[in-house]
Amino acid sequence: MATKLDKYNFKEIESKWQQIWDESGLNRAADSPERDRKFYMLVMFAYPSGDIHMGHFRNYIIGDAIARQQMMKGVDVLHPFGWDAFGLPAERAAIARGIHPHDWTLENVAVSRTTLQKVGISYDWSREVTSCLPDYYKWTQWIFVQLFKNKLAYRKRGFVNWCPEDKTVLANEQVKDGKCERCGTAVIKKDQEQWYFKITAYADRLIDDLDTLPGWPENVKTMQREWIGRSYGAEIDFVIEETGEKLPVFTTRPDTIYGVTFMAIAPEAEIVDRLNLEGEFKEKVIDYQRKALARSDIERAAVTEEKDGVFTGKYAINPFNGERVQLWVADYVLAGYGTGAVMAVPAHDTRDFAFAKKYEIPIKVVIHPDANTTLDVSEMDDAFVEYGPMVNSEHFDGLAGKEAITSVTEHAQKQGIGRAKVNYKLKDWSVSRQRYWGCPIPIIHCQKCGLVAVPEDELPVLLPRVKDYIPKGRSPLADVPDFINVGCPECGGEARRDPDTMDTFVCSSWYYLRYIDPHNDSEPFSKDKAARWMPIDYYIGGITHATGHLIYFRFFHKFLQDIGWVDTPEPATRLFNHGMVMDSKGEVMSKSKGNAVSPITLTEERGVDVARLAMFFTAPSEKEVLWSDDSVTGVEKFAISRFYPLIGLYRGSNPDLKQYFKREDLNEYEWGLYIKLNQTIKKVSESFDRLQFNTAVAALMELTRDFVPDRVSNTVLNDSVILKAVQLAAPMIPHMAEEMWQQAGCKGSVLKSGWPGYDPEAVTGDEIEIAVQVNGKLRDSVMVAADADQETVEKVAFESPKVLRFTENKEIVKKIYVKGRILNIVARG
RNA sequence: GCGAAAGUGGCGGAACUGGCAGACGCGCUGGAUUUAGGAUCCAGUGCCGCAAGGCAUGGGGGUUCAAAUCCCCCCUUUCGCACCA
Repeated sequence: MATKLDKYNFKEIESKWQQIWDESGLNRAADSPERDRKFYMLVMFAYPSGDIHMGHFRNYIIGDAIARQQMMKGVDVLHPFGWDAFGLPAERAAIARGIHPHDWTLENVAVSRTTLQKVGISYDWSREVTSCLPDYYKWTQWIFVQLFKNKLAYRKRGFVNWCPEDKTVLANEQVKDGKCERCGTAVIKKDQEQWYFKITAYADRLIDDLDTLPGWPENVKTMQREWIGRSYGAEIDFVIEETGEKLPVFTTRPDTIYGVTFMAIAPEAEIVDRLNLEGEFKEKVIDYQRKALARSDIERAAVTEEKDGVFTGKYAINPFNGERVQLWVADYVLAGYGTGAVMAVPAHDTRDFAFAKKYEIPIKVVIHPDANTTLDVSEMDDAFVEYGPMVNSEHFDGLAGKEAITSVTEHAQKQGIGRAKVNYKLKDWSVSRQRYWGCPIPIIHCQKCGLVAVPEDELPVLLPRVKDYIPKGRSPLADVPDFINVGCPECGGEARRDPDTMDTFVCSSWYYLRYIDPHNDSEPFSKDKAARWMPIDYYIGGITHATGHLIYFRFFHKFLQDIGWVDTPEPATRLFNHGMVMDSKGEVMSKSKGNAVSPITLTEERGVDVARLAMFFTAPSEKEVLWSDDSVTGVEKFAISRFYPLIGLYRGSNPDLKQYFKREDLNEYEWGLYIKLNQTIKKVSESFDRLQFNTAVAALMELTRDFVPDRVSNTVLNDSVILKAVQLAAPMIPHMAEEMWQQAGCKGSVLKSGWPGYDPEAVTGDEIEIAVQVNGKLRDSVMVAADADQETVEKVAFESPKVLRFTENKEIVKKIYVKGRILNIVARG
């Protein structure tokens, strides 16, 4: 019963199916799935900006296609969505428009949600999570308290990254090239007391467990390893000559200890204040410190040959040989790494070499390239930084490389003047923000009791609605007496709430667990449900989060594992970074550039499924897309004029889709078509596995092209081809597929109809084409039976005149046959 | 500077694990249809060549019967880290 075909009315069809899905609860995830029959598909938490752009659209439809295919495979799918709703953008937009951040954010959430619903992504909206609402941030605060109780949230005074424009502290991960990641303003150093999370306590596990994540892209793992930056070495205790204070330094090259000719200390290092500096030296050092602090990070980070510093007039003693070395303050030494001081070995470190040359500090060679080559200081124009045998190093002479390092370190340990030490570039995560629009820190400062966590049964600490939320450089909440003044939970005395709010990366570090149990009001989530749904099977988002969010959320997960809330060491087994969407000239799309193509406009003009198909087809998911209208032309034609009309050719046989055909039941064309169908199923399935939807679309185009119903007399075959094609396309173009499925009279949703398997007996034809090469060059191709052996293939090949032309009068040296593919004849003479 | 990834027609891109390079689509050319344009359909389309054939996967070398794919050197692009002692 071929349906009479109207023009494909996408508007009607899309809203019809979206409504049906909504009513039937198609996308609603099971509460407690079986652990081996579940699939947790997650896209990264989204900031509710009100309009979604092409990049989001691409991200979400990739996740959607995966989720829907899994649903077709019959597993329980969790595919949630939510809003990373606290943070600076809302606050700035609100200030600019004079709307309260709370109202502005919730309006945007509503608009964004409606938009996403219109593009038909299969989110389970009953699990929607919004991080700025108390029922969510109550548990963000709860986690803060757990970290605090476990001594992993602590306060520390020190120099922090400060953005003068946003008037707040930034985490290391939010500083790019010395500038604020958000507004581009040069970041300065500010001395402040702050909350930190002790992520460094997890540094080893965060590095080592990367090896347990084969499903993560190598580049992300590399970036994380480098960001954490573990290096092995030794800490050696130098001694300040005058005060006798120990000055430990970290070095990865203890084998150069006898080559130390000076020490350099970072200008910010505390120890500078305890050196008892005098007279002219004191003035110069203070002046230098002031200058160094005033310099922006960009200037200081610039790697120049010009190292500068000032001599303190003081000396330190090398504990290995008792030598007295000059103590300098120099800003090439980083305060935040190691102990903020370095032992300088000019002969064997490029930076120390440049510094020593400039200030005419002695250079002492203690490593030779090898036993037969010696270094002459007067002829060196750069440091020798490789490993080699130690010289001028007393009883260590002759030792080299690893052995030398171990031996020096062990000696230091025995003498009590040093120890083996591991250092990390990773610093503790600074989480206090002096802004209004964020999750309040659930801590009370009491004069008597110190820092006291807000009791768990009093959470959440509600963010008060205030009129004045404009940042002034200190937290706006500090000026809200009703909020700030509170009784101490321990002694009942007068106390003050912490006025800061949390970095939004805290909110986004655990949201994936809330999705599992979003309405739980007695716990952050149910352990049992988490055990069933975790880990995330596929996590999709931009590469930009490689060293930020993706480290933070691994850290949180490991912490939650340690306190018994989850039972997997890692939150996500498979990570995928989709490519960016650019305009046709390769420039990033943005509103300010005016080159942004809105996915909304596109879907309104051409339909959601056509827009999706165009995005899938134009490039594989990991590559960037240069978007142009031409991307739509071909697929639109295919979808509307080729694929959808297939349903008009359906003959109503209601075939059993699990049934395979036999050779003898089909005519020659039909058997060929059947093979094509099975090849397509195989190809599309493989394309999905690799997230190469472009080739999946191509395969469907080929099948459609090769399908000539006039030549098909077997009605069941005809109908099977159509229905299976609909199934294969369904994850990519769900509305159209549902409509076709229904028009064919099939019961239920195509998205629950099963994912087609291919008939292994029918992926290769009876006859196959074998390429024939002579000396590696293609000369002809011949048709042989699919099961032909080498002898047969050779026989046929040597009948080809095209082949004979190149083999005649020549000696056949060798024949290589690759089954089913190629025959290469090696001829000589 | 260091590290990683990638370079294939006019364009987006195919090519499993070393086995017919250019699937699929855009664009272009010719034809049909149309008052014209658009749309649609058919054919062609890597380069050179009338053909036979030759040459082609950033460039150069190598391994192999066979290389886009593996190895070495160089170039370019993108991304990440940029004084981490």
